Amino acid sequence: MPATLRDVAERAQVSMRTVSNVVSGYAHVSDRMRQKVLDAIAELDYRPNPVARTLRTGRTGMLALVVPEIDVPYFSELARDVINAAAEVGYRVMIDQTGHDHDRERELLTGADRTMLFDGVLFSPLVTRGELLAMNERSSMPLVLLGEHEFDGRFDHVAIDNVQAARDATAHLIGLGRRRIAAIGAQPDEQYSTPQQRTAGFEAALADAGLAPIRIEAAAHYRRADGYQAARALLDRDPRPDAIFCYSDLLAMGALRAVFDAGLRVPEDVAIIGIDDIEEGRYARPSLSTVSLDTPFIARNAVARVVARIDDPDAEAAEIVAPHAVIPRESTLGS
Amino acid sequence: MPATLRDVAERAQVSMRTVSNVVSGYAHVSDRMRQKVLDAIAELDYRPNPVARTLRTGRTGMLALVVPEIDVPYFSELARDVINAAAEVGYRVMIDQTGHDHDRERELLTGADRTMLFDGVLFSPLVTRGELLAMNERSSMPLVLLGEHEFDGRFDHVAIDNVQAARDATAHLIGLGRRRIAAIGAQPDEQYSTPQQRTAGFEAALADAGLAPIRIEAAAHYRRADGYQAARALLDRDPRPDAIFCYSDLLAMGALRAVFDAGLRVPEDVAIIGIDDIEEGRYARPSLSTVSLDTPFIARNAVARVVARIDDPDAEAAEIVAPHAVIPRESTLGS
DNA sequence: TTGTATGCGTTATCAG
DNA sequence: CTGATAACGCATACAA
Repeated sequence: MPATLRDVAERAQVSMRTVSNVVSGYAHVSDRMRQKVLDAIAELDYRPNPVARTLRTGRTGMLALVVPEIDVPYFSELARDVINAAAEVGYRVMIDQTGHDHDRERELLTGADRTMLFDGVLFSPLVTRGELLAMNERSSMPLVLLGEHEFDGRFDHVAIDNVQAARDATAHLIGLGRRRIAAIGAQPDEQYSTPQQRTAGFEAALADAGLAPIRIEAAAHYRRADGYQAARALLDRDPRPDAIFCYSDLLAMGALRAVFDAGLRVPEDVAIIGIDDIEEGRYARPSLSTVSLDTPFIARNAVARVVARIDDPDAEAAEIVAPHAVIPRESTLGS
Repeated sequence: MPATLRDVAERAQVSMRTVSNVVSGYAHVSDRMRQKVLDAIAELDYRPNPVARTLRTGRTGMLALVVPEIDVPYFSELARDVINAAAEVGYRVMIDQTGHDHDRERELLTGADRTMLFDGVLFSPLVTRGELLAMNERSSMPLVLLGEHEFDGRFDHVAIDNVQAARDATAHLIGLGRRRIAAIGAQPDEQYSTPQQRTAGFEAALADAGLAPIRIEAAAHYRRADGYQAARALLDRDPRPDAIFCYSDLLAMGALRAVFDAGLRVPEDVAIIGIDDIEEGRYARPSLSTVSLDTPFIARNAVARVVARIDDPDAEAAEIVAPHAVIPRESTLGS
């Protein structure tokens, strides 16, 4: 049976109030009292019960990170940074997988499940802004959006400039002399906004150069298998693309493999660029050209925003734009 | 302000007890009462406060998964399966990263930090059994070990037969006619037992064939960069190895890249096999031969064990051996 | 500076 | 089958 505040108080011959003060490091306590309490705490191996503390204060010290799939490298690398950033400001992180399930997302967001369990939520959403707005009516949980939704002033929001990132990636391909350029990653479901923004950037860059897309291939999810399949389809077309912009590095990893399985070479026959800069791409052969997002920046700022909103629920919503940079590697430059 | 049990009781004109019964689905409640309560719950959008419930019952419905690094694919793929397995039996999962920090592990295990926050812990440890024993003295938290520690009857434990897995991987290389076989993944720190077991299996397989290891290279961690570095060192040796057994797939991914950077071919010059069967290896070029661990099996059984121990703290400790299988791919067979 | 007493929202005990 | 009420362990308003 673990020791309680009351046990410590009895042992130290002081009131619970004093023990509480010592434990919280809060008010002014005389040195003599403090020492008595500290001794009693050590002797009893007392540790405050965080659940009781939460019931009293309404704070759990926990943040939720909601992502579609934790085993997608971009999300696990993000999770690592979020966990670290949160630890630095005294929060712990619970990870929720929605598994591309809109209902699960809704459930998490409306708090059907999570009332009072988290102080705030970092959310990398699949659902649209419209749906988010509707959900948010029911819940006042501090919420920061990660990813690329359009900013509408109602939500805190940290993301790269997604249109520009796609534009830069595409411009890189064009600058290399490629002219038959395709993309992979459009979502069959029109309501997702990340793919839409990337498509917009892709088309804008092409238009700047007086080109049109050869083809924009859909991808149900952003996993290797989706990239593989989409690339196969692309390579069967006539004319065959000489460059592919993938909306995620993982799609690109699948596309790389598909090009080789088709007996073609990267980048000689087909140049490939992704987006995310996952570590996997740096070791791939050829190494993957990509657009790097500053994940530690995103994590740090997202945590800072949600904490700010926890402390002041009426804080103005902020849009934070994370830096991005094209990282050319072998899959476009050759070796 | 969210509605409470008391609000519902007032609204429905019944006692809190009855409301609680309805909410918990527990005792016998008359249909008329139940309906009144249900209506009131709906009208007030009432949801039970899990923190208060926890304070009262002592159960949080949360499990902790403690891993060195969540962005290592093996762990993130395991995490995905654990989250899913836990969800099926009504538990949620919080992920803790120890970052190879022994002190952090100790802190988590002795519960310095986590008292009453989790009902149980799934732990993929770096520390030795001796240290674990010492820690466990102080805490009675239900604990299941994931990975490859020797079984000593004191802890629940689910893992593959690690010696055999290493043996099988090595035997595969030998069966292909390789004779100058090296390994990557020994830990400078002797106390880790996973590497030791893998080394034992490696050496046993070689001995069976009348061979001796060319060299067993150390790896500080099991990441791509460590594999890269170790493989570089190996390739500089004379005689150069014609096969490398890596103690993890991620090490193997680094080794693959190192071989190519040295101007050699896989598998013609050097065959490579890893262990874990991460998805990344299936898309690599060449695709990575590996030993597959049944991660869903591990996750399912680990969750089942910890739940069993939560329900009965005195349950006998169990050792569950997960299946493994050598998966030959291009990095040993060629394409 | 320290002590006393109350309540956070729930479940469980004890009556009825 | 249902109602009143006492904990769970802590933090704080209020008093001293």
